[in-house]
Amino acid sequence: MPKAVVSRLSLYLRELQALVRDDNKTISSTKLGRLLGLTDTQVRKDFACFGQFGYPGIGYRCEELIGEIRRILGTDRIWPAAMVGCGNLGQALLGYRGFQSQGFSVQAAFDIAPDIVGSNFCGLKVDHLDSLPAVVAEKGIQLAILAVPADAAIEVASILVKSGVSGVLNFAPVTLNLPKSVSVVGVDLAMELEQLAFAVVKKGEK
Amino acid sequence: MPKAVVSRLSLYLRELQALVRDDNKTISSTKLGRLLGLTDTQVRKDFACFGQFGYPGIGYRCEELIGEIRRILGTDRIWPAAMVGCGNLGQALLGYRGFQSQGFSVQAAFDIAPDIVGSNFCGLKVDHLDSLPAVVAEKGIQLAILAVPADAAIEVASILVKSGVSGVLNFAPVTLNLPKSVSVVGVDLAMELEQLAFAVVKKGEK
DNA sequence: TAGATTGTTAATCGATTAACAATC
DNA sequence: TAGATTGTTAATCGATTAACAATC
Repeated sequence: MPKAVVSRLSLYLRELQALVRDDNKTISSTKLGRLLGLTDTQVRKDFACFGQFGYPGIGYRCEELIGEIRRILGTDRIWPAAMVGCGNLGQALLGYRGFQSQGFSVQAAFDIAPDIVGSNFCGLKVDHLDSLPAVVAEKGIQLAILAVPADAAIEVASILVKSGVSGVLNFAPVTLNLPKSVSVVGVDLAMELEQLAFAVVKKGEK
Repeated sequence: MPKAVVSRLSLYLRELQALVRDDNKTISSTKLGRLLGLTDTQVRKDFACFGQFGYPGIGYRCEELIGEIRRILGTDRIWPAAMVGCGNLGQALLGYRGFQSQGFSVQAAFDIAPDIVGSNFCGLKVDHLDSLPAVVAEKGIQLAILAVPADAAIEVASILVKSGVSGVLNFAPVTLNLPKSVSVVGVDLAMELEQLAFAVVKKGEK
């Protein structure tokens, strides 16, 4: 499965779910492409990577595609996850409903600040970071959302690795160099704004 | 400038800034590549896109590269920005220091909830959304950070467009189909977790 | 000089697009 | 049947990598 395709799979999934919410049963590659800014050919080629799902003359059945994409992404099951760092951002993310609906369940939260440890956010009690290894093992947590300050990120990440976590979603603006066995996806808000600034500048030049 | 290169520019910038903080004056393509998981050839090829900056036998001067990358991205100036939506996520983002340091200054914040409008976050008073067009014009705001609920995003985005904003950083999990004159960068936290889940599943299969 | 490292060419690899027969 | 749409081939385009002469 080409990695360019995988990165679009989540995009297709989100759009297909919106289509189903609006009571669409089927969608053509042309219409789906237009919604997402892709060509019809690209949509069909992407879907062809995992089988023949289309109905010539009709299009694709939304529900069928959704199921298939979730299976490929691995979100046809529930992933237990941990929120690591419950400051501003961590608290906001704990309140985000979108994780749950897409197959993720935040089942533990950690911090080290005395005024945060022990408090409750969205029905989840914040534990001390020291108890992370035990809780991760006990609850079978595989994914961690890392929302600690930049200067703590590398150290905390190594605790995550030692605890046996297999994936880290990193919100700290630092490069995490973890063992190959652990996957990392980084989200850097300043970097995203930079890309936006570039797009605006470029458009201005044209 | 190839767009694959642009997306790495922010990554180079962040790493170079970290190197400068650690008192490094120069860095070779091999070392920088190793830090970021890229090949030395790719690093050199990327930098070659915007001139000859390297010193054979020595490497690249960090400060010089930083200046050049900021100039290209357009972050050698300050971009006035607006936070649109000051719920959980918006408030957390207002508290984030990283924007400021990279060339972005959030100079206005908006919401519609009566208990939020008028309150203060990080020294910024939240205005009612109705006053957005006037404030955007007055302060010359070009970028908006959209942190409203999914079902409000499209409507609010169209207000942004009418107000003359040229770039939107969209945190709502919906596709924004805006005029070509407006740039959009989307950050969808559930999508990022899906990509992480896929990476973990794939690794497990190998 | 010897060692380190760049800039660049040519080769390879992967992704996108155009076109169209096959299908419903 | 006519119209809509898929799946797939071949062509094009863009990005990455290997190799190495040139430079400090």
